[in-house]
Amino acid sequence: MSHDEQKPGSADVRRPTLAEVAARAGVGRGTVSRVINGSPNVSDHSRAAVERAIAELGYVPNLAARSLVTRRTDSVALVVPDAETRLFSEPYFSGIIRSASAELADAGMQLLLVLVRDDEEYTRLASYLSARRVDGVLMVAVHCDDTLPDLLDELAVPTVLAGRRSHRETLGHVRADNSSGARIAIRHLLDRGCRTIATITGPLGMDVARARLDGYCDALESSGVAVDEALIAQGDFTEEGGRAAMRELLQRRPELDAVFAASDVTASGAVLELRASGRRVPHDVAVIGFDDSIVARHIDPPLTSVRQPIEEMGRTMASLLLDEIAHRGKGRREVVLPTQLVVRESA
Amino acid sequence: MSHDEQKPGSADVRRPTLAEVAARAGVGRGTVSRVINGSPNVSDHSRAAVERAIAELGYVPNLAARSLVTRRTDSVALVVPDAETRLFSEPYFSGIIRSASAELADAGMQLLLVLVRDDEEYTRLASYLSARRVDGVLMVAVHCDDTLPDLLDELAVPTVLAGRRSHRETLGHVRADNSSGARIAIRHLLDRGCRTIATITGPLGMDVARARLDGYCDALESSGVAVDEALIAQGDFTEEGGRAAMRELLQRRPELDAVFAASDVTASGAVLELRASGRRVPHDVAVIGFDDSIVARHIDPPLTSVRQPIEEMGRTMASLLLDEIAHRGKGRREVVLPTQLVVRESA
DNA sequence: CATGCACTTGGGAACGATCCCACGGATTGG
DNA sequence: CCAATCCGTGGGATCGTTCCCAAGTGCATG
Repeated sequence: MSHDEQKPGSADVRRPTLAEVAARAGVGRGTVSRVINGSPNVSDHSRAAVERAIAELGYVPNLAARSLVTRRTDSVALVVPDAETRLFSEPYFSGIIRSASAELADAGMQLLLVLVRDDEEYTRLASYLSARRVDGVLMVAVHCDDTLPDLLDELAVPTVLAGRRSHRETLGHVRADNSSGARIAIRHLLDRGCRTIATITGPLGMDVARARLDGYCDALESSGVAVDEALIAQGDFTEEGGRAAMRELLQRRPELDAVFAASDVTASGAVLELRASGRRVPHDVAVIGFDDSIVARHIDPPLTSVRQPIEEMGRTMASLLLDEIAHRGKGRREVVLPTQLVVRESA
Repeated sequence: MSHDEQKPGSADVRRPTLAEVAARAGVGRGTVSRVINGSPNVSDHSRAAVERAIAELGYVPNLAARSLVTRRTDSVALVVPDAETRLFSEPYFSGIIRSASAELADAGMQLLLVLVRDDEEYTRLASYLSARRVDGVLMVAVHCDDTLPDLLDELAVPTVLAGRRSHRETLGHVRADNSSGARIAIRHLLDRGCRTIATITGPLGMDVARARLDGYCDALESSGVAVDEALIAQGDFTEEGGRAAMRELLQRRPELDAVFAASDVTASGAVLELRASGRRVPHDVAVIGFDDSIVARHIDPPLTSVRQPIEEMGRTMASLLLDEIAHRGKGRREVVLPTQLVVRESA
């Protein structure tokens, strides 16, 4: 930009440097550095002097200088495809952010939020991350055909995903036990006496959708109920998709008495369609959603839904990542966390 | 931490430096730097050579080194009180993040997400920000008694708020025209023939709540309707608060035929209470909310609500901040953006 | 009493950019 | 034709840390 005129107006308080702290404390720079970084090899006397000097001067280390020599940045990126910002509207996302952020803050790390809009930006991001501007990466809403994770893997950038791209995921990740959640939901419906249970899936290219469908099939089979293809319709996690799928199901099997939707939004579409067809929920048809999202509590009737332990997922993601950063290659695990049925009025 | 054992496992690809680019291009370091920073004083020949070298080596500047000498960080913090993460669940927040993030990314800035949990962390944040680790700060959900903005002001850290703390806000900020939004809502109700219009406010310590109440009063008065104190109940932006306020209003003025709530969540509480009292919405009582939040679309009946131009607010916040960073003290403006009524079934 | 070891300590040498000064060559004007 | 100006250029100094080596100190040991 321009190269003058930033003098007026700005107070421009120069921050004290480590050398100034050293001078004030009457020790060398090395000693101050050791105190700051918690090295044990400092005499109590020196340490006290340094700590006093730091307090008096209000010294705060310059991260850029530190980063330059340590080659660490003490920051991690949270990468979110912008297309998925509907996620923002979900407790899912805010929960992950909150808990991951807390965990990272406790470790003295900062969180860089990166929204990726299009492919061009994707390229920019890739070069950005490959330049090691962050110590690690958290990714949410990864698609199965997403190549960034593999790129990060090649570049040996510690990475943890929320959810996996497929059942052959190679990267560290944390996910909820989706199939078990679906099983619980179906079993709940069976216990209530439902016998013709349909399901509206998510896009089957996504692992979550697939896993929830698997759970649905499992639960039915292990209860001796044959899986009927006609009771399975594919949705896309949207409300409109839910309505369309529900319409189709009602055409194929008008006698169905329960629907398990792979997401709450889908379920809310299904409820609308059921009502439009003159059916009452849950009296005629019981409905269960997934995610325990904000709409679950607000639609009529309040939706029974499968909840993921979101806070724990965020925390776990952060701590897996910190682990991976601290001991490269040693960690890289997958963690599966249990789900839970939240019973409300729709089933 | 430990000082050995990071050799095995990590590929540790060393990134090329500016000096290497210079060597390869057969020019001096200064020239490379000039090319990267877009200085006009470079011959076409040199520029081409440098650009080729950069491409061949895959050079990406080291931010820490740059930051060390320029004293810029090219990053801004988005500060969010953790208590307000309910905000996350709102299009409001995700919209602000999206648009601000896009605007910042275009300017080559990165976005640091900072969730502030408690006072202890608040202190940490203050010293953090005072150490100039970011070039500027965006704040959402500032409370009227929030002291961080003043601190930032003192430290001469460029700051832009979403919404103001009071009508005497000294810092740069962007806000929706809340009172005008309320006026539009009330006028809509009057046009529909409503005559006894109640309102459920937010906490009147907050400027948004106050402004929306002002708009309510204005609109009535300018239509020749006297403002009746008994038709005003204070809520707290929660659903439960909305229910309680509605209960009170029904007791005081059972004949009311419309309610303007200062938030959609409040409105949804009001709707529940109205229904519990045997009234139908909108037939017996019309309801209008504020924010056009996600619940507005999902409650029954879908809620007429006042929408803020969220994307534009985020963009504007970012560009105000960039302005302020570029020319300290020159900018610091307030921008008020228009609101709009989204008519659905509740009114 | 000399030697060895453990523990502290100070300060030089990076890290990788930008800034800025000084220099050479081309252009212009008197 | 010389001086003044302008433009493009190279590279030294600098930013504020950490790393690491050498040196000093104190204590136990042979």
